[in-house]
This record gives sequence, structure tokens and C-alpha cells, in this order.
Amino acid sequence: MSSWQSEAEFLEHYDSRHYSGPLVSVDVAIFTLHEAQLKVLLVQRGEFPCKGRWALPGGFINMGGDADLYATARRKLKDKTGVDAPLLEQVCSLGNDARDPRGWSVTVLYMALVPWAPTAEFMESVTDARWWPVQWVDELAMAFDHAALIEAARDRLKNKTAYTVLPVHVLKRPFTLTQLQNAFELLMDTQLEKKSFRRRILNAKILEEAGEASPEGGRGRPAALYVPARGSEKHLFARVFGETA
Amino acid sequence: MSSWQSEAEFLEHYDSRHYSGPLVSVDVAIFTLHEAQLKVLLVQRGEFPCKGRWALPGGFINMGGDADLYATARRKLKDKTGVDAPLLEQVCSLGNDARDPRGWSVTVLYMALVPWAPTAEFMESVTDARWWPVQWVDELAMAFDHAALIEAARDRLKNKTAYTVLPVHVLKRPFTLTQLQNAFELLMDTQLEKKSFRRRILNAKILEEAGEASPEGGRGRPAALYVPARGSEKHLFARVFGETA
DNA sequence: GCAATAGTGTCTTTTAGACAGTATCCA
DNA sequence: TGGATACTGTCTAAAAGACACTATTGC
Repeated sequence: MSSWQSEAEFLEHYDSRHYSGPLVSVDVAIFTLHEAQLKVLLVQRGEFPCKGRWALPGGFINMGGDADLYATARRKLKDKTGVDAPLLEQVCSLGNDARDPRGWSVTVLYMALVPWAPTAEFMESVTDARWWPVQWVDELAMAFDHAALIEAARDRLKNKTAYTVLPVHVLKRPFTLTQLQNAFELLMDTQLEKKSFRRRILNAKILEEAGEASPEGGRGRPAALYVPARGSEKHLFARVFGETA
Repeated sequence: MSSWQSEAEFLEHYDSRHYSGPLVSVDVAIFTLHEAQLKVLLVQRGEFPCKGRWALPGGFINMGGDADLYATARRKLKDKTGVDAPLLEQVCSLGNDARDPRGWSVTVLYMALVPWAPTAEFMESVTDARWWPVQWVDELAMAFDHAALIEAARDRLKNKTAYTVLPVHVLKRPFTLTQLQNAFELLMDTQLEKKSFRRRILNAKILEEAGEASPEGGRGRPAALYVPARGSEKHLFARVFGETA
């Protein structure tokens, strides 16, 4: 093809404007728990294409300011929730020539888990964004293939909850084991045995005691409070949970 | 920003050439088993940048011909191995402003597993590609961040082998349980108990008997032969294997 | 018979499921 | 005392680890 003698010479003559590739965006499925429901943050698009429809927070990479894909995702998360470094991880990438009317486009999908409380105040200042129960997504007019993206993130969430302690990230700390079990149940969309749950979590030594609290309704025995121990995010159970094989 | 009245009008005036995003490529880490070693397919780059260095098969999306990212990956796989539809799945995407000297670039990484035999003949016609034992990758002059990509794919391979029957994809069919166990051990880089292995695989009912064969060395008791049953790729074990917790 | 490979019996250990039981709070 | 919530005891079941054992072949 070309006949440059060195990489330096090649790069000197390389002009990235001659490259025309697909559109690239980063989208973030941000989940939280509120009012005993799993909710996802959606923004109503103010511009074409898909103006007026609901979409995941996301957009193009800022090639000047974003050091990497994770930085783009983190920026999007902070823009909409005000929250910084909770759980934020890549789910997958999706690209084809049909998902965006502007042409071949690729999105890198991230998912985030945040406790609801710290976002509440900030969210009031973000007029175009709101939390929707995930079950309602089917009913909404969704932009692009974002309904499918949410499902992909939702699946990952469900799967990972079965062998990690991912749900600690949607609770404000400290929390009780009952609250944690509720979080697990909502993320996995299934009921769990109380005894099995507590045995599993406590035996793994991934929580630290942090006092005790009176029960939510005011009535009942006070519950022990916990915070995640250092490194608990990395704990992998050898066996998945909640399968009545 | 703009003031188009309808999506059709917006699209009519949209010119994708005004968009300047990151370079996007798809790279495929293709693994096989040969001579009792896990090997990865690398090609020696003939062009700048990184001319002369070893790289994963990959390149830009053909926006005219590739329907989606998977199609691009599949094309790359077929170009280099002649093999079509074995195991091919997305691992992750990696993007930053440092991995390619041409500027901000994103790669979508796939991994593939193929039996060695069907690739052998085709590979002779592909002069710039060869199988390298994965342990040797550290010693090679690798292009871009491809050493890191290989490690990411390798990690995924190891993890998934612990709760699926992924390794069936690197064996030519039919195979014996001993061959399958060897494949598991090479992909997981650990030793497995024979009895536990056989119990796990056979109880899961994911293999079908397919006659028997005389042992490889000519000596010894003949072994039962198996092929994967339909749907076996989707089988998920509830417990990871090979952990002496 | 021996070497080599294939395959089994069986005991222990770990951890989840089931579910009834006890503990501690408020009114 | 009773209702509500938190927490435990304990039996069973499933599946992995360990490892010695038997089975079938070629020489």
C-alpha cells in the first residue's frame, strides 16, 4: 500500500480525518432501589434522532477530555446523578447498521449501581432525567435499541448477583441483613431463604459489624448493622445462589 | 442547537462525514489446542503502525458488508483460519487515547475457540499468520496493547471453563473424556480430579455417547467416545470447578 | 504376567434448601 | 401479652475432593 520507511514518517503523514468509521457512543444503565422497586435512570432526548423518546444517559466520547472508555462512562454517570465512584462496569458493546438512523453505530454499554438517597437532591436539578421502574420500560417509547441495552444490563445484574455481593452498592451504609436480602431479591427477581442467605453472607466474612439499629417500622427487634469489608466487591462465591436446582 | 421539525428532515441534512470519532476496530483472540499446549493465532503486521510486530487478527468494520460487530469478528476469523461457526463471543471493549499512535481508538475484542485440525491446511495458505503458545506471548514483540487483549481473553476463557463446557469447542469430534479433561486442564491451567471431572460431566447429561476408540498410544483400554448434546453450550453449572476452597 | 490407559466405589467436606424454633423490641 | 421483626438450630440433599480400587487392552 504505502511506502513509509519508519513509523514516525508514517504518522507524520497520517490524517485521521480520512478515516470514516462508525458512530461510537457510550451508554450507561444506572440502576437503583427505591420504594421496593428496581429503577433505571432514563433521560428524555431533546434532539433528533429519537427526539422526545426515553434513552439511557450516554453520548459521544470526548476525545480531548476522556482518558478512556471508563472515563466517558463515569462522566455520564456523574452528569446525571452527581454520584462518582460507585459500581460502574462494562457490560458489552453493540454495533450494527440499523440501531441508529444516522448509520453504522457502535455503543459501549456500562452499568452502574447507586444508592438512591445521594442522588435525590441532585436529580431535582436535572430536569430531563428520571428514575423509571424497570418493569415499566416496555411501556415507554424508548430511543434506539435502548430497551435491549437495558435488558442486557439487567441480565448481567441478575447473573452477577448470584455469585457476588453486588447488591451492597445500591444500599446506603450501614445496612441490615434484611435490607441486603431485599436488595438481592429485587436484583435477582426471586425469593431467597433467610437462613441460607445469612449463612452465606456471614460465613464469607465480607461484612463488618457497624452497630445496630431499630427496625424500620419502629416495631420489632433491632437489627445488626453492617458495612462491606475491604475487598468484598471482589469476593466470588464458588456456587450460585437462589437456584432450586 | 438545530431546529429541524421532524426526524426525516434532520436525517436529510445529517452528514456523517462531519462526525469525527475514535478509530474503531474488532480484534479476535483465536485459541486452539495443539501439541498439549494452548495456542493463540497471531499475524505479523505488514503495515504501519507497529509494522513487523505480532498482532491479533482484526481490523476495521466493513460498514458496507458487515451487518454487525459479530459479523466483522466472524469475517476476521474465517479469513485467517478458514473456519466458520465455532465458539465466537465478545469479551470486552477497550478504548483510550494511548493504545494506538494514530489517536483515540476503540477495539471490540472477541475470542474464538477452534479445533486445530480443520485449520491446519488452510493456515498453510496464510503466510503471515501462525499459532503461538500463549506462554510465549510475553517474549514476542507485540503490536499495540494486544498482549493485554490476549490476557483479557485468556482470563475470560479460564473463568468460563470453570462453570461451562466451553472446552468442547477445541476438540475435534468425537472425543474421549480423557481428552476433554486435558482440554479443561489446559484452558484452566490447573489439574483436575479424574473422578470429580467425570461425575460432573456425565451427571450433567450434556454429552452423547458415540462409540468407542482404541487409546491414543495403541496400548490400554479403549475409551468411550462422546459428542456434545444439543444445547450443551448453554449448560451452566451451579458451582465452579477446580477450586480446592 | 506387566505396562498403560479407562473407568468405579466410597468416604469426607462444603454449602444450599427447608422450616421450625428462639430472641428482642414496642404498644 | 401479642404482634412484629431479627436471628438460630438442625436436618436433608447435592455435588466436589481425595484416593484407592477394578477393568480392558497390547505386548
